[in-house]
Amino acid sequence: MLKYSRQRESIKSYLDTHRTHPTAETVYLDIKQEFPNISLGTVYRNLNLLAEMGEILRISPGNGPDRYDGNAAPHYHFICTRCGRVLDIDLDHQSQLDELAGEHFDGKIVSHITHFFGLCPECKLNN
Amino acid sequence: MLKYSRQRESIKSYLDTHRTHPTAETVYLDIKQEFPNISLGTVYRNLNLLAEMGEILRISPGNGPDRYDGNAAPHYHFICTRCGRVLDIDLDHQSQLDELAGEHFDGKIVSHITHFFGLCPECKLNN
DNA sequence: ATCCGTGCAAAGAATTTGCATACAT
DNA sequence: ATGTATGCAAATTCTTTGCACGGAT
Repeated sequence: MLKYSRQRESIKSYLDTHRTHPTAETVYLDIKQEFPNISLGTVYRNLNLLAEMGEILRISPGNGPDRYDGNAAPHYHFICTRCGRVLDIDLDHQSQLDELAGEHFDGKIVSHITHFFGLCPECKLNN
Repeated sequence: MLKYSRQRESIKSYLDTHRTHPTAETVYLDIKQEFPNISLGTVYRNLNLLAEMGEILRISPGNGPDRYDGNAAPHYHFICTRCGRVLDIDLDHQSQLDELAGEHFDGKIVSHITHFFGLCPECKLNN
């Protein structure tokens, strides 16, 4: 049975109010203000728990540490190839892609993720 | 200047003939038959080189080690959530998604990747 | 002759885990 | 009281890197 913990609560609430797609390390350092004794292991354990429960999203940028997103609804992300920033993309989730992909595929397709790459607004300016 | 190396040649040719999206470790172990002294570091170095040159693709499944693909043309992959297998998806690259994603985005979108998830044909049967 | 690539081993980055204790039920 | 969650540190996994030597140009 899953028991309540203030740490997990705080991590969830941190992700709900910070839509910066932080790393576990960032969550850890920021939450440390409130829980000076919290450990990085606890942060990882709870991020994993929350992701498994479907309450948050894990984003693997393919480079560097994973990012976490308090918005668990399927949506797309942009990853800046210059600064690494992760941003939400305002584009409807293309669920029809799952059917399209399944047309010539013998397995069962359940979902997909899409990462867009390029320059974030800031890096585009300072180019 | 880039110099020829038998090791790099062998790695490239391995990926061209094995469309299994192997990990660096798998490439290493298999190529060891031909080059008993090759080191894992050399395999990583050359995989990175080839990927930077655009001759191969690196696939980050988001779980476990990266996979490599001798087919460098943009295409989509399926990742089995049960066995981890990585398979090609027979679906045209949806380059229009880059424009769609860019419509409400102030940065510059250059490319995207999409990973499909679900059960591979084999795992679907042994379910 | 020059200098890039290799093998080896050690280092590094990110994440997980074992264990004793603290806390929620 | 029972058992899950935590903090801490060590361990694990994957990848990169420094260095001396070998090989390509």
